[in-house]
Amino acid sequence: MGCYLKEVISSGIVEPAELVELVNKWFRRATIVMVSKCSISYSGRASSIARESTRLIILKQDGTVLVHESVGSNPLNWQPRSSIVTKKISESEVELRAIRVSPREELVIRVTGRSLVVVVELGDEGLTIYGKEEDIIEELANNPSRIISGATLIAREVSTPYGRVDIMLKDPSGKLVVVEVKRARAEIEAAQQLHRYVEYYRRLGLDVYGVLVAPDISNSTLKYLGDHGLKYVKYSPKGSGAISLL
Amino acid sequence: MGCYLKEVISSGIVEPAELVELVNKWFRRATIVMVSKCSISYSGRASSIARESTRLIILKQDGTVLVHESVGSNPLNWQPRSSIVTKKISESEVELRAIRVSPREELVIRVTGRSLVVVVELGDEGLTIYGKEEDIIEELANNPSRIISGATLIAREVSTPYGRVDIMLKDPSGKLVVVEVKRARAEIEAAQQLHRYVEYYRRLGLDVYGVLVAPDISNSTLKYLGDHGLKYVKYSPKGSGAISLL
DNA sequence: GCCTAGGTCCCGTTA
DNA sequence: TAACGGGGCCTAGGC
Repeated sequence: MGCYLKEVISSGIVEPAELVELVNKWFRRATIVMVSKCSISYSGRASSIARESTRLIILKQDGTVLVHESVGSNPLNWQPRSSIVTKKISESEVELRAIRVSPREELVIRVTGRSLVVVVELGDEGLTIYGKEEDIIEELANNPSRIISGATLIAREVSTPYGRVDIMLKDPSGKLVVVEVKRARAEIEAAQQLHRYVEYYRRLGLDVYGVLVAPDISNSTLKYLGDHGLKYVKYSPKGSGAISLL
Repeated sequence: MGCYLKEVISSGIVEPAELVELVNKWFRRATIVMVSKCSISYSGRASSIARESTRLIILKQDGTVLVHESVGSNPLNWQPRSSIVTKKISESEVELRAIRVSPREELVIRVTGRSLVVVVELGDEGLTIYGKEEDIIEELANNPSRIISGATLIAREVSTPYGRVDIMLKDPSGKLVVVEVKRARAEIEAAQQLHRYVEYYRRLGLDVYGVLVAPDISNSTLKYLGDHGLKYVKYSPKGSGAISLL
């Protein structure tokens, strides 16, 4: 058969002994994708047990472990970049143990019977993404008048003990303005974030006010702003970064 | 070879035409796992482009689409459940287009050349998890004195326009107490959450105070509580739900 | 290490 | 549907 793919190092259905061999040989050197019947225990920030079932297990080159079922975006269990130990328990059972040091967490996957194992060299290209909050802040920092007519930029990304202020402006009257920017509809949390920055500067004795900038806002958030003397400015980012799909 | 696995419906390296056939036949009926050279465009809440590279693509039964590279817990691109997948094929290229209706988002995966495709019936067992915030609220609701000596439970999960209060108590003097519970170290957001519930009830004319319950707290959060007349009660959940791993 | 914010967060729940 | 809280959230960045 001419049917090969150069990135696929190995692929097939294997017995437990060979699974251990493959994992020992390729873990952290390539991505290992397995379909196995397994039961799972996790113990750490929380703890969980999953009964025996057929699952998709992914061991990535950076030590990431993902266990997926047939539904859901999120894995059933996982371990971020961490180390893994394999142990063959018996003729028909293999234990994969992934340990995270801090916080201390253990994920134990007990594989029974045969597994379909694919060892493959995946890429690590990453992607170019547009439309992040950062992009909007960039636009606004270059055009402070979009927020307040005649305002000038004082600073960006200003640290306070309670978090980082997105943009700091001076309005035409010389008053300081704390600006919090959201890329999507602003909800209550954004208003409180802004509120606590404004409060912080007022306690320092500065005469400041706060503006929340977002393309949209929830009703209760708008009310919250009003109740606390904060302002809302509607702003939808220019489509500069938009990508059209063929 | 006696090497089979009954959950694996199909497995092998296929040309573009057969890839389309397999997706047509099995999408939403089984989980389709592919290793393919592909380029990707995404457009929706944000937008992104990924250059051609070898990636792991998962099409789940519920319509979830995941694209993984060799590193990271999170997928490079994805589409949540109930997305619709359409295919288009040319000489040597297959286009998989996953569409989410609301918000409108499109993920376009252009596969070139051969793919390793595994079609498999994965489980949907889910798991039993312990140590969620809910468990701690349960404990505390049954023992309000753990929070305030002599207090009695008034209600749980009380809705306000600004979110849901975890626990409402009455202290021995008859005063209402708003309680916010965290399963892990409390950070600034938790304090503000509590603050806005307390504020809401005060504006209604009620005489209430607020208590944040958590196993630990950050310094600035503790300061925030003090500055706003809120209290902190340290509480580590009993290990009732703990699971010991063999 | 602590701590905060951002995310195409996802996901469940309730009004 | 909108809107909010929870999550083993993950990840990046500042200190």
